[in-house]
Amino acid sequence: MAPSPTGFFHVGSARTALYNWLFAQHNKGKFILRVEDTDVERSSEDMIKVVLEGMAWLGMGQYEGPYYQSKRMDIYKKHIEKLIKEGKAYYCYCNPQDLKKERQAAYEKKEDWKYDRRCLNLSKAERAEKEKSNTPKAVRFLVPDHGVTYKDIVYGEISRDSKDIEDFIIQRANGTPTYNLACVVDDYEMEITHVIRGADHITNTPKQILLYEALNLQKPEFAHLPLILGKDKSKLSKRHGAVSLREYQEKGFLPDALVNYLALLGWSPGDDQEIFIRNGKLDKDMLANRFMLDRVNSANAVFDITKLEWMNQQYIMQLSHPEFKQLLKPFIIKSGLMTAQDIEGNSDWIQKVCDLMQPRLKTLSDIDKNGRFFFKDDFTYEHDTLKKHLDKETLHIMQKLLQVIKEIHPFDDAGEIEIKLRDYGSDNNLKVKQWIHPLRVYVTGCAGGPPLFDTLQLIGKERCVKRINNILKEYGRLND
RNA sequence: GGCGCCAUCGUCUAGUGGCCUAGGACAUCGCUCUCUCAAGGCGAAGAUCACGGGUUCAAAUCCCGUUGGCGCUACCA
Repeated sequence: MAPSPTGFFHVGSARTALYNWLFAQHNKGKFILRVEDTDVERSSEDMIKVVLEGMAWLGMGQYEGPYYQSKRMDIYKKHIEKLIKEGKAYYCYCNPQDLKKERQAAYEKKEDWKYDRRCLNLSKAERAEKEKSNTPKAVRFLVPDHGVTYKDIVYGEISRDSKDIEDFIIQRANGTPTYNLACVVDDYEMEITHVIRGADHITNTPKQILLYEALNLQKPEFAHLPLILGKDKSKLSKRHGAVSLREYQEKGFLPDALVNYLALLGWSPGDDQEIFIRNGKLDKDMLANRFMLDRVNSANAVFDITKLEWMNQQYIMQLSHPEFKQLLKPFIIKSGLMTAQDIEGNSDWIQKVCDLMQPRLKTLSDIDKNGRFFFKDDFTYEHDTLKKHLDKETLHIMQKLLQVIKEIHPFDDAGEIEIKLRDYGSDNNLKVKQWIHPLRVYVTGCAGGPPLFDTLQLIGKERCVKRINNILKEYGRLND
């Protein structure tokens, strides 16, 4: 796992971690977390913290490690020196900026460009001079001239000609090893049996295999995972919207739902099972039991937020009522619906509101959009819906209904409220839809929502009366 | 440009030579339930299996080519 220099935990990385985790569980193997922070400038404690927190949130908090590559520099150095001694790697004194220019120039002319081994072919005198002037030197791997073929668990046979691999850098001028070298050494030292990572690493793999061979180390198996794409089919990135785990957390996605969704993005069990819930929760063991690397698809997959939302709702509905309330609380507070203290003081009321809203939310943060009228008076009325219920007759009916509501006390039993209102309706030969829809709109601003009488009861008589009155006052006269 | 990988409904996928007049899920649209919404149930629509050639009695499935998409092409990982 690499710390993200952009400071967030990408859902793609999360899926890679998840597949590694599932694979380890399935095979009763060890799941090791290794932080690939060889590039000091691009790593920091904060970035690593984000990754660790993300892992914990997704329920993959138990792992061996983390091990930090930045703390294992001497190990890599040993291997690099060995390669140099054996003539399998060489010093390169070239200036990176110059090389970059050359490369760019070639690219603009639509030509292929590869490092031309000029430093390998330096004469003794030239070399001595570079050394004398203290020119910074990196170490390049001398790519042998046989090609590489390996069998990828998901992609099958992949091969690459040696002429298409340049003598890549294995140690920077500042003395730190690069990723390709460090991960090879570590995968061997840590006895990694399976390397499972994104398909964007496919072209690195032949380089690494060459390194294993040059170092005479046992190779692991490789499995590359299809990329997660945005709507426009390019690699999922920030410009597609939310890509960081934290954003999903803040939107109110449940980790279980995200894990379930991610598991299915590129993998399928082979039958029609899509939801891995047992006893109201994601059953990771069941998932892991069914998980097989060779059932991973090789085609890239578009991230579909709509399906994630559906899945999230499935998981929300499975939560026990107290659990749901507990999870929803922070979102109620964050949306300014209620303060933490108010929630404490109105525990029963909150629980009832939660019960009503639970099956109606795709994400936890939807409480603000869908349930604001329970908490606040500043909710917005659906303009077109309200307009439908402002004719003279309806206003008249509502005027009468308002009186009925005023006379209901106590106002603490939804069933009682329902009986009183229905009685009034039938006594006056009103059709149910003549008064029930307008009543809902006047009080909640919405055409749809939780059962009306429960809603009225929870909003309370005083607020119901006030809201109906406001509508009557505002529109009553205009329609006379 | 070079190299690599990929290609089944809008999206995620099942399919590994005959069970495929291609199955499921999300989304969409109906109907049903209901005070409404959500959920649920039922149903519809949606894929000439990218295209063109082979191989075979038989191809979504194997082979070749074309096209398209994506990835890599760093002293990032």
